[in-house]
Amino acid sequence: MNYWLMKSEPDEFSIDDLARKKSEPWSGVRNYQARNYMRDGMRAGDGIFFYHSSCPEPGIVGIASVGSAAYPDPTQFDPRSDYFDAKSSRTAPRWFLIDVKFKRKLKRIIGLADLKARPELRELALVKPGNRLSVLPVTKAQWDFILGLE
DNA sequence: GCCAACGTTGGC
DNA sequence: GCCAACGTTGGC
Repeated sequence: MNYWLMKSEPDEFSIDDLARKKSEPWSGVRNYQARNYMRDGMRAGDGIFFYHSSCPEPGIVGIASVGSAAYPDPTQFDPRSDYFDAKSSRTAPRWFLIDVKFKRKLKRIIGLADLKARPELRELALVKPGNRLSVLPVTKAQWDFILGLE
């Protein structure tokens, strides 16, 4: 079992949105490294930290899980979608996604500043300078440590 | 294949 | 709104 962190802007899609919908196809990721994590790294049942970015209180707000194996992101084929990619095709899809399944909200937000302040999380990809990936790997040790902060 | 210009992310 | 740190694009 592997662990991940996925960012979302709460104005676009928040943990409460996920709680209401139960499961959400994570469409719109258009970064190759993030795609590779979803397509090649994720397996159904993997753990996900749900992170709110670009908001007054950035931080980890909930727990989700990977609900499916990776499959082609349908929005890449839709000319009316913001995520349409003319260079992709159904026979050779470029972008993949997984379903994100709601587990629970955290009792409190574990803020970015808090995460940054912990020596145990120095290697967490999220707190490395310049990391803008929306999908990041988390080690089991980091996962367990962060859960302990709740 | 290089690299400058441009666009995006995301914290502050 | 600013700015650092990227990734992408496109001319050559």
